[in-house]
Parts: sequence; structure tokens; C-alpha cells
Amino acid sequence: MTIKEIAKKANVSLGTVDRVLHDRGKVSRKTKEKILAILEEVNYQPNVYARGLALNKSFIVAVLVPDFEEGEYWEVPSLGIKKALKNLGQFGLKVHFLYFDQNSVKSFIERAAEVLELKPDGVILAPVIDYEATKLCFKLKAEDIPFTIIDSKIRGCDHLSFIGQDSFQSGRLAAKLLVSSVSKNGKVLIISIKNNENHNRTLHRRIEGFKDFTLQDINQDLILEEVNIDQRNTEWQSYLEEACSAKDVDGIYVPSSKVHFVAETLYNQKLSIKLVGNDLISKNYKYLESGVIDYVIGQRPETQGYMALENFYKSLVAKQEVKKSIFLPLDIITKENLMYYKSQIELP
Amino acid sequence: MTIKEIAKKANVSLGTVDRVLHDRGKVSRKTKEKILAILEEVNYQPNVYARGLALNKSFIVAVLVPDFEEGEYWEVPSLGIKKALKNLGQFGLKVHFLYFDQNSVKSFIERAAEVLELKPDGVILAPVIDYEATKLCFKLKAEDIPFTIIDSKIRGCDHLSFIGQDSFQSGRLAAKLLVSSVSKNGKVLIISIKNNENHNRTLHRRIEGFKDFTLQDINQDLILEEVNIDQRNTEWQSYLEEACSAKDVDGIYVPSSKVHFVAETLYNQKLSIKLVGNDLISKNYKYLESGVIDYVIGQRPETQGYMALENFYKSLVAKQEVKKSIFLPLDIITKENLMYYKSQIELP
DNA sequence: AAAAAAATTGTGTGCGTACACATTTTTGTT
DNA sequence: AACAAAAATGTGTACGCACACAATTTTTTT
Repeated sequence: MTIKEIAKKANVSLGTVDRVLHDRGKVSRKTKEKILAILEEVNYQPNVYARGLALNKSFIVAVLVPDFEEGEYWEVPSLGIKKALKNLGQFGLKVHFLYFDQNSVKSFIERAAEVLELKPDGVILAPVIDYEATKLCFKLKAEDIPFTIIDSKIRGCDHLSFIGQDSFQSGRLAAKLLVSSVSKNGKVLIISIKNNENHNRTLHRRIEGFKDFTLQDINQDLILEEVNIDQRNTEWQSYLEEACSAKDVDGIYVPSSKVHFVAETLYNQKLSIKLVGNDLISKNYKYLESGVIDYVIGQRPETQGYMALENFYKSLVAKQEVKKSIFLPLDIITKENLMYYKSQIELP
Repeated sequence: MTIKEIAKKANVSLGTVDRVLHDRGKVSRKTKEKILAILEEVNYQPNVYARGLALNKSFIVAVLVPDFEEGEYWEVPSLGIKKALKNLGQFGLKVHFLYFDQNSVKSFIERAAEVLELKPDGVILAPVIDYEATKLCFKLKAEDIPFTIIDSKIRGCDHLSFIGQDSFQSGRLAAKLLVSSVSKNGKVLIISIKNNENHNRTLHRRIEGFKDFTLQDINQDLILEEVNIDQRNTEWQSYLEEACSAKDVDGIYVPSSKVHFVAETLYNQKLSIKLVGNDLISKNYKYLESGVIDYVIGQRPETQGYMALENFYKSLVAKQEVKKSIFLPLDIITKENLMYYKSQIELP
């Protein structure tokens, strides 16, 4: 049913119905109620094509995510956003990518300033640098620019939506997978690999989850040992080798996508130790295929990116409601199902 | 860039450009080439809104899938289609559901006839009844109606696209999960639960995959035993109990969503046996939560449905190319990541 | 009660495309 | 060369909505 038909039904003109629909005022209470009743009755749904054509408007979405080398984790959410853009660009969505250096707060602040200067209609934000991200969120709030947080949650911000995963539960799941094939009273390493001093909340939560599972859900007495590897140290690889080849290590958990570094070490040292890590990035493919990495826990980063932009389509273009909070599944990926997860990432 | 601008650039009228765009002929070779060159040069993209408005057309997609009780497997693809309809209905897509009785070839033939009578613009088809499904495909082909196959592949049909999973690999994956926690030389049951005589290709392929893995990929000598339960037999439950409580059973694989029947038996009999099955349907939730079922392998049936309709949107409405064949990932679901897979199904 | 102001309602145009129909140009025939 | 037929090109309208502006009715002021 069109506006024209509604107007005829209510014995008014198109303009009046239009004013009611957009709440532009200048309509008497009586006719407004009459029209609202009819709209309700016929369940009026505007024609998206006509509306889109008449508005003839485009929306800019700024994307603020960490810079990356090819094959690294942060490439994937960007791929998802680009895939979404391919589908949704025709509806007038435009995307402006801004990459910051994860190891430089200054770089984040600069890019954040550029975001504000751009005056976008929406922002997609990876809050890797907690404190500064929060500051940006408040500024966006003040400017009335809606924003979506991807990857990990940030507190005290009124976002359009959050799309990410539950890091704590990710750690718990890793523990389950690792523990199931480690003998009673075995020794398990948790190896964190970092190259900066920033506090990484995701890493931290995963480790907490891992420990939680080993304490709560099993009746084995595991020996847990945390190892920190700092890649800024020139000898970090020797340290890693040393840690891996220590006696009686039954399993290793690497709570990040950098598990391939550990896999490489195990492979070179011909060590056969159960290994569980995070994130299906291309650098982890071959070690999964060869079985050096037993399980990788994925969190659909490309879907996160896709949904983030899709949400802006829904809210800006289609004027629909969007979910405030979406936790994506924690996928368990191993040699036998890897191939289909891979092809998923490469889809149109 | 609009048609109008293209026309001006080429020194012709709108109509001429239009004829070139739609290949309606009645354009001299010379001008046609000139216009094509310009279209290429400026990378002309039609305005979707204007096109949609001008066409003012709707498309009917018939969906032919098995009937179901609440909470059964075939409810889920339908949910996915309905979810897609909610998003895409505004673009003129309409869906007509037709449900057949899986155990009645006659019912399938009747519904198939209704599909043809409906003269839809597209068909989504679950080829559970192989032979008749193939026949329908040929008729659709003759009528020039594009169709999408979901769930399992069918041979020798030229479909618009196939969206489903690799059953063989699903069986292999199940074997991996089960075997990892079964002691050397253990005994493993493969329990097939059926309630009709139809040949179920999916079930068959999964079992083949399972056996393949146990033969190729491990160096244990497992004892495999196949058990067939026919639910039309009034005493099928006793048979099931008997099979489960046999001596030395270390693990059970149920290559279908009916794993909850086995879980129920194990639970009632207080048997602690590793159990792996298929499909995250609501009837399997509680047994996963309580750990009676160790792993369920999912194949995203709701996504299958969603993508099937989305593909018709892409091809009928947006006139885009679609992938011929999509294999969805084989998800490994266990107690610790169940919650997020559940919420995924319930999304908008 | 007339004029002015305010409130309400109506009308017209443009958005870019598809398609039917009208007009012009070219080609073929005598 | 004159005409008809065919080919090529141009024009106009509809699609449903948003928004600017015009017209009308009601209320307030003098």
C-alpha cells in the first residue's frame, strides 16, 4: 500500500500523510490520529526503492582498526568489511579506512582525530588501545555519531552495537580441548607472545578463562606455567625454544593468533606437544594441516567486519533496529574441517 | 554516473543508451560500440533504487523441504529462509513454502507438482528423496526455472547453486573427535536410527567418512560395529538400550540429528560412553550441556536456508552472479561453545 | 468585522530507470 | 528522383517517496 492510497483512504493529501510519517508537525491532532490509525491498520511499509531514490543520499562509515601485514589477524575484519561493501555499496554506503599502529598510542590519537574531522555517519572501531578508544567513544557520542565496536568489548560506552567474542569462554574452550588429550598431572604452558607494552585485555581474559576451566571443570592436577615472550627482544626465539623443550611439557596454549611462531618452533625442534591457539589466519593454515597445531579457536573475524557494516546498512539506510550486542560463536578448527572455514573467508 | 549523463556524453538520447544496456537491438553497430566504450570507461553501475522502482516487480520463490515437528532438524533451514525473507522481502521477494512427508514418495510427487503449477521464479529444494528430486530438477530445467539445492548434493542437475555440506568429511571429523578420547583397541558403535526405507545418502556418506578416518588416519585397531535401529519397530528402544549396554563399548557415533535418542538412553542407563553426533537442534541442547553428548557436528542449516534465499535475491533482484557451489563449515559444538551457536540461530 | 497571523492542508517537481510509442534518418525499390 | 519500408533514434510517462512551496482554513488581533 502506497502513500497515495493511504491519503485517499484518509481523505487527505499526500503531503499530510508524509508529514505524519516523518513527524514533521503541522498536522492537527485529529487528522494525525486518523492517519496513524490507518497506517497501523494496513501495516504500511514504505517502498525501499522509492525512498532510496528520493533521498538520493550516501553515508560514510569510518573504519578505525589496527594496521597489518598480509596474513595477519587484523587483515580479516577488513576483508569482511570490504565484502560487505561489495554487497551494500550500491545502497549508498561508503567506507573510509583508517589504520593505526597497535604499538603506538600516538598513531591511534592521530587517526582518531582524522575520524572526527571526517564527520562520518558512522564509525567501526577496534578498541585495541583501551583508554584512548574510550575517549574517542565519548567524543563520538557528543557529536551524535553512532559507532560499532568490534572484537572486544569496551566498558561504559553507548555504542550502536558490539560485535565480537567472549574471550573468557574462548580460554575455557581452549582448556577443554587441550586437557582432553593431556595425561593426568601433565604440564601445560601458556605462552603469551607480545611486541609492545600495551595491556591486552583479550589475551588476559583468555588466560583467565583457561585457568578457570582447569580449576573448575576437571579433576586432574595440572601444572600450569605462564611464559611471556617479548618479540622486541632480539633473542626471543631462543627463549621460545628453551621454554618448549623444557622437560615434561604435555601441552601448550597460545592465547593469540601468534600460535604459528610456537608451531614453527615445535616443528623445527621435532617436538610432539599438543598445541592449541587462536584465530584462523593464513599463517596458521599449514601447521593445522600438518597437525602441529591441534586446534585453533576462531571467532569469525571476517563475519565481525561484515556484520559491522551490515549493521550500519540496517540502521542508516534501511532504518531498522539492530542488535546491541552480538557474540559470535567460538569455532573449533582442526585439520579435518579447516578447508571449509578457509573457503568461507574467501567467499564473494 | 546516470544514463542521462552517459547519453549526453555519447550525443544520443536516453532511449538509445537504454537499448544498448538491455541489448534490445535497433541500434547501429557504430553507436552501440561508442556507448559500450563509454559504459566501460565510466564503469556504469545502474542505480538499484531507480531500477527497482521502475521494474516494480516481485519474485516468487517456492521452497520444497521436508515437513517437521518443532525442534526437528528441518525446522532450521526454514528458519533461515524466514530470517532472510525478513531482510529481503522489501525488495520484492516472496516465499511459498511446500512441505512434504519424508517417508512418503507420493507426498513429494504431489508437492513437486504444486511447485510446477505455481510457476515460481525460483525454487529451493532439499533433495531428500533422490530420484524424484532429480526428476523435478529436469522439469524445472525445461521450464527454465532456476533452482537451488540445499543440504546434500544431487548429481547431474544444472542448478543455480548448491548450498550444503560435505557428508563424507563430516564423518571423518566425527571419527577424529571420537577416537581422540577412546583407548587403543577400543570398541566403537555406529548407530543409525531410521524410520523409513528410503535410502539416505547423507547418512551413508557420513558412515563411509567415519570408517575412512579410522582406517587411514590412526594407528589404533578399533573395533567398529554398525547398529541399525528402525523406529517403526515398537521395540526399537529396547534394542537401543541393549546395543548401548553391550560390553566394552567405548564410543558411539550417531550420524544424524537423532543422537538425542541415544543420549537419552545413555543418561537413563547411567552409562558413561563417549558420544558424538550431528546437528545442533534444540533436542540435543540439554545433552550437550550436561555432557552426555560430547560433540555435535553442525553444518549451519539456518545459514543454508538464509543463503539459499539470499542467492535468489542476488540473481533475480540484484542481477549478480552467484557461487555455483558452497560448502558450509563443519562446526564442532561442545558444552563450552554451545551457547554462542544457539544465539546465532535465534538472531534477528 | 476586517485584516493579519498562524495553523493546517494541498500541489508540484525531481530522483534514475524501464518501456511504450513517436519521430527522424537511412536504405531499398521503381 | 520519388516513394515506401526498414532501421535508427528520440520523447514521454510511470514507478513511490521526500521535500519545497503554494493555497486554504482557522485563529488571533485590531
